[in-house]
Amino acid sequence: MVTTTLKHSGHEHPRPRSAAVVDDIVAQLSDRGYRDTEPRRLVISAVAAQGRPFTAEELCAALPCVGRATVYRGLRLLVETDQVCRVLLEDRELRYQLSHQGHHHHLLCAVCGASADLEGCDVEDMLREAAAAAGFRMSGHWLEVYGRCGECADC
Amino acid sequence: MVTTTLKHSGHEHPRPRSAAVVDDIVAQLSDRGYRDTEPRRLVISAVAAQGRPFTAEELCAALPCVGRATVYRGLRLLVETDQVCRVLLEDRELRYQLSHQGHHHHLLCAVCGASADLEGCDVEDMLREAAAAAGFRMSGHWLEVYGRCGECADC
DNA sequence: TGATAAAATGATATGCCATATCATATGCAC
DNA sequence: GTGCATATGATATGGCATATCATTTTATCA
Repeated sequence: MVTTTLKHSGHEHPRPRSAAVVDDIVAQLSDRGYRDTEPRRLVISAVAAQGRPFTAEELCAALPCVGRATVYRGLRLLVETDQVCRVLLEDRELRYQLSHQGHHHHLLCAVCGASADLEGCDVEDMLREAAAAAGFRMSGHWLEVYGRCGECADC
Repeated sequence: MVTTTLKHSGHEHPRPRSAAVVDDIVAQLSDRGYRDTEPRRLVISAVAAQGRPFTAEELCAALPCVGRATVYRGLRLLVETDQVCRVLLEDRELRYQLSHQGHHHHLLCAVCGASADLEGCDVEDMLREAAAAAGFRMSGHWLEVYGRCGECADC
């Protein structure tokens, strides 16, 4: 089934019950043997509070009481456990955002920085076939789509 | 028309008449007002001599007589004039290779580093539509496909 | 051909981003 | 509570790419 639901992560009011989001992520990390620590909760909480894709540096700035190394480690841990996904801007700047589960791609607004998940677009099979035609067995891919979101269409 | 021609840039014998390739690129740069200099020719020549996607550092190592800044500037100039394109590996390492004109995507072998152009695969329209469905007007995208080439299928 | 202005070069400095180091602190199982 | 593995954080390190700027080179025009 193909859904067309929009999941903007910009232009929105603060996510409700972010404390619950934090608890949920901490619980998942705990299941994997990672400890529940104060700095780590602060990192997760700050990640959940971001309205749109953010950089590691922005997160450090938002968490002056947490060491840089801890912020970077926390971010890496969240990516490795699929809680957070990485997005690449056109200038190759690396940003992060809370993941909406499963493999997907991102639509990134070049003006306001908002992102939306690209839905109803299954490039996987197409790429796999084209790769096979060239004698390759595809194992993965990286795809980012850039443009302007509805709110930035005319600015 | 969709062509299925394969353009491997790895696993091959040295490109013939590379001097002609260099002359051609120098001529194109000249048309745009860029001067014909010795260091720049050396950079172009080294680029043309690479059998597969290479890093800027590799190019610097291959050109000990050319200053690092000049190598980086030359590379940037070639990218800006579409003579060379950039490819991104899975670990985000940036590499370069001679461009085969026009917009296209790359198939990258995770084992030997060879690349092939992805042909007969038109994701453009598909992405544009999916973006429109999310209220975005697409302006560009970044796509890299990873896998194993025929020669590395069983190693 | 020779003078001239603009462009290019290259040694080096700088800056950014991310990780490595390692002594100290903390969480958690018992 | 105790002990130990994990986590933290101040700082050092390292890679990559660009900035700086005095010097050299190119291309043009007299």
